Amino acid sequence: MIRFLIKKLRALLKRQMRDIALYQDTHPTTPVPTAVATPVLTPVQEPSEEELEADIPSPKAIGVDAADAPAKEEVADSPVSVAGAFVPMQAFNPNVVITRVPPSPTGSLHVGTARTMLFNYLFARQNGGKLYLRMEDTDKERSKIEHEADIIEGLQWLGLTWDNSDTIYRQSEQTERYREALEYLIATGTAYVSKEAAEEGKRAEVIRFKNPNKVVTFTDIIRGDISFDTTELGDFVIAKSLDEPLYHLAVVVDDIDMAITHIIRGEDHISNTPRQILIQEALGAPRPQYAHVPLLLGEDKAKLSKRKGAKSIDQFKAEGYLPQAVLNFLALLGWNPGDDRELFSLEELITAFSLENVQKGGAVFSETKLRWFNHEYLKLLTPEAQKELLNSIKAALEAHGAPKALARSLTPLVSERIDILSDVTKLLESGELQYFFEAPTYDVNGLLWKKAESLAEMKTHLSAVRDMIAPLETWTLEQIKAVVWDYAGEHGRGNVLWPFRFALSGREQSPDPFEIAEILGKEETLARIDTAVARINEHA
RNA sequence: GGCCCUAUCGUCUAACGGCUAGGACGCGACCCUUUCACGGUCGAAAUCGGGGUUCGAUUCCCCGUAGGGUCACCA
Repeated sequence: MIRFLIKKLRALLKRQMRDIALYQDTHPTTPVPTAVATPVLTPVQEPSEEELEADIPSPKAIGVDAADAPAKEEVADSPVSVAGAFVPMQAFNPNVVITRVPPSPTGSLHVGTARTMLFNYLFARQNGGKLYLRMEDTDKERSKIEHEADIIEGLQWLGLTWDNSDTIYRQSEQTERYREALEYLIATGTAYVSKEAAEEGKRAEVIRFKNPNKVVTFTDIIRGDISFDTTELGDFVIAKSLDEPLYHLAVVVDDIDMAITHIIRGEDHISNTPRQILIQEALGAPRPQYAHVPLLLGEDKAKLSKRKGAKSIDQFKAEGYLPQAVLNFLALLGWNPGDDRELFSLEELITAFSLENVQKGGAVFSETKLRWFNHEYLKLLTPEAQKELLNSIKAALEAHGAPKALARSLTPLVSERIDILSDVTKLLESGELQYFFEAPTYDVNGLLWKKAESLAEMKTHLSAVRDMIAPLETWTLEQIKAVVWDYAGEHGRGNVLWPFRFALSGREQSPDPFEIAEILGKEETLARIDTAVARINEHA
């Protein structure tokens, strides 16, 4: 019993500690936010006055010439102590959160990249830090300048911002820096030029990293400690030549130069991490904190890829999804607020987000749920946005061949039946609304089907309805309803309204007859009733 | 195959050793209604298996199993 109580108490205490941690985590003013968030990591020392006041160079400064790099004395506090050290362009400060997102411009913005960007964005904003974007275009074959524009456009559409947006940071423009790093590594004996056996498509001479063959353990904020024996990596290639760096080298140098404190990226990079840590250590750089977020999966539960039909952000945009919906959906894929809320604005996400609540396992990307989010956000549209949406629907209707007046009156009806804008086209192409465009051909078996006791009875009601609505001068839904309603009540609404609706649409399912009649106009409505009556006569 | 990561309804997820395992999407039924759509109510639906630890495991540990990632002179 006593033991039980002690356990209970301990649990309570743990919970309190956690709440404190959570509180601090969500309050940017906390002096050491990240250290609190991840107590497992090496504790961060109290920042010195200088560190706190340290002038963080503007993002623009990152790309400046090596010649402008701060003199060695200026970074005396840096862990780099070796003579002739590799000096970072921007001093590392563990107390100022800096994250980054490095897309490679080999295609338009992938949903996975978008979500990684979102997590980085949320984390940086929440901690009052910075987020840098950089184009990883060291692969000259596959990188295309137009893809850069696509990616940037996609991010802007989502409403995500970054802190070095005045210029595009490209790895292809940092060759000087990579060369310096390579020269440093070679000079310190941690890399060497390797003569290779001549092989097709391969260089005879490459630069390899001298693997110290040790076990690398790093702490992942989401997963805890992860260890790798790097021996199996061998002396891996880090550059084709001094001026042709490869991914791992470039990433590490950039992360050092940008003074990145938190690397938040996809789980598929876990196995790249030890390699990068090795290079980092060889360059005498401090280790940033890592957080590997779960992958976005396709229906087959494998990594989402373009090859398997994964859509890019611009496709979702083209289909008429709202950016808020996409953002909200992406945020909840692999993260949860800890309670039952589901609808979040970007602002709300910034306060609610925490890496501790990020899931470990991959998440299947379900467009069905995305549609639901869009449906919800359609309801939350501001009056102006609502108007804009209706205009888009109208335009889509006109594009499908609807005359202006029809498009106008059909718009509200359509707006109630769609989750995304492109559903308008789908709806039209399905033929479901075809009776608005041309008179229906009646299937008399369909006429017999259902409520009406007999064709004769249907004919009677149709004629009666016709007589009631024919004299109408103002042709509105309300007016039509007003004159027919009592009669319908007397004879059974279904008995009257169903034939009425069928006469207008020729379909078993459609909006109610008043709505259709109003849109069709008086003349067409009467004509269709007449046709329907004639068809019944033929069959009598 | 080696190494690494992961495992709760079909899907996204809650649970921090203790309520009948909660919510959302989707699905079904019912209500609203002349049918459809909208809206509302209700319902079916899950702890991968086996061992431990414990008074008590979804939760902690081990072993299986399954899924995924990664093993380039791509990023």
